[in-house]
Amino acid sequence: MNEPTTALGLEGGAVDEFRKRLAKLDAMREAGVEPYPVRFDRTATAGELHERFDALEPGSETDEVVRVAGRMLLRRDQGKLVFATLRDGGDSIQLFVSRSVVGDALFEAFGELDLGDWIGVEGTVMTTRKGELSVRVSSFQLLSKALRPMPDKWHGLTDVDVRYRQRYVDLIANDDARRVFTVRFDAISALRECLLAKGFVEVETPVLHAVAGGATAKPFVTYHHALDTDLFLRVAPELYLKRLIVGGFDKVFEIARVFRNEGLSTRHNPEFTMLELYAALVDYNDIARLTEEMIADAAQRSIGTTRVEWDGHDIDLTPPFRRATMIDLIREHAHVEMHPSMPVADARAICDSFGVPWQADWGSGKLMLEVYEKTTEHALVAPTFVMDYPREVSPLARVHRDDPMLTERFELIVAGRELANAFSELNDPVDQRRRFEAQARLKALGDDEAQGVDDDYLRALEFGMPPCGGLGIGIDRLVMLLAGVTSIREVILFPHLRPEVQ
RNA sequence: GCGCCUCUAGCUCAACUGGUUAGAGCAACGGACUCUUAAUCCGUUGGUUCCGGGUUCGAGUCCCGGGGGGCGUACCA
Repeated sequence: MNEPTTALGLEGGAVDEFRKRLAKLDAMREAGVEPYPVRFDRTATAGELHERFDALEPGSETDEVVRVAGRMLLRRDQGKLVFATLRDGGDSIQLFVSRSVVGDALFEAFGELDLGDWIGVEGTVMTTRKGELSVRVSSFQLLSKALRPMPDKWHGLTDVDVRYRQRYVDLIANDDARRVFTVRFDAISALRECLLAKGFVEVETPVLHAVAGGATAKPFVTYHHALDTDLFLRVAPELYLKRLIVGGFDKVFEIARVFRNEGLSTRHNPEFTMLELYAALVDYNDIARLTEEMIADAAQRSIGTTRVEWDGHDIDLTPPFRRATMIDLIREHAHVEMHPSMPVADARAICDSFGVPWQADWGSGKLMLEVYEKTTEHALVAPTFVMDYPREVSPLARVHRDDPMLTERFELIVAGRELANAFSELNDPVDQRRRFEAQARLKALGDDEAQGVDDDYLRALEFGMPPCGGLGIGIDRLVMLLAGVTSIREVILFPHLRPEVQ
């Protein structure tokens, strides 16, 4: 008998089970049957059969010959009759296997199958006396042998460590895991199609950056041997996308995996997905309208409604969302008047009164943001566009047309969490250079999240970038909201975990 | 990073204040059964109690160290 060569993580009884199943493989091959055949002609999926035949009366027989394939997850043995549940995609179909129909040899072979095996069957469509749609099997073949036992057929797999590390098993055992990812895929498709329909083009920009810019975040560093230089994994695609606006693509977007070398939590994974888009000739008010339309559309097309319940809150994603300035919202929730132009001493006093720690080099704009985050952001449950951020904390946003201390920037807050960030883009290369240099000074003072000066980006702006609105949406957080889950690991197929130890 | 919690059979869970040989359901194996739905019924196998030390006559249980995971918190999206 072959020894298991890949018995990773198997112990005790599981090794015996593994060996038993390997022995079945050997026996099949000796009998001239290939346990991993190369293909199977399927004529129907379980879902299609339900669509076509769910109206059949109990006890019906048809002449409809079908070939279905899937993973056998349950078996109910009645002696000379066996019922089995075949799982195919997200659907199931029952198999009706009668000794008198398939003959003794095939019937015995069916008994040799293990739960978890992939099989292909041919048979006719029928319903049982109790009305369960089934395939009356006339023949079957093994399509792939499962060497490892499936999780508990009733309780499934609940150990979150195993669920995340072995997502394939999670997807087999837990319907809800499949549901959550279906929401994710549908939402992303909806966002993409919505943008394509509006004339946006989907682009791909570099993941390896010489200068990590476009967001204040700590990057991952890697090393290019041939070039003998450090490179950074991108923290945002922003600066490349705006180069494309300079180049004359009027409307671009990218669904971008970005990487930030920061802590892990139920809201943070080291790599996550952002949708960023830029459109020439529009401002942040246009972008706000686009944002609420896109999010409502994604909700409608992924979960069929714009009303969601999340973490105990009822949230209505039906546009239009509330729009309010940060200054007004601070007044509303903290009952204080703040403005980036106020004396720093006054702003510090307000921070002190709310127990917000501050640093000596922060101006009133940064202090105002801190007060907002402490007192207001978490209270914004219904979707809210928080408008007009201080210039001091917005190095890439255009100065507000009516107030030189503010920028034309909004964040969309839902359930107290940031879902999107957008602004009328800064396209004045002289101003942009000054703001980069301010960031570079912070970096030199030890702020490892500050951005460096990106000279090539400045050069691009010097060729002239048209007026432009830009948006970033945190896809993982949007999906959490839509799927009703509170951990980001539930919406990332393979979330980052420490390496598995043996 | 820090704090709290957690880890028992392949899976889901038991095991009073430390006390015989660590149990049950599912899965697996053997048997019965031609309309089941987590099929049922009878029987059997399966354990490095995460790892390493320690205390004790005796440790799954208590202590120390290490590892994995969860939650909270900090940084952040």
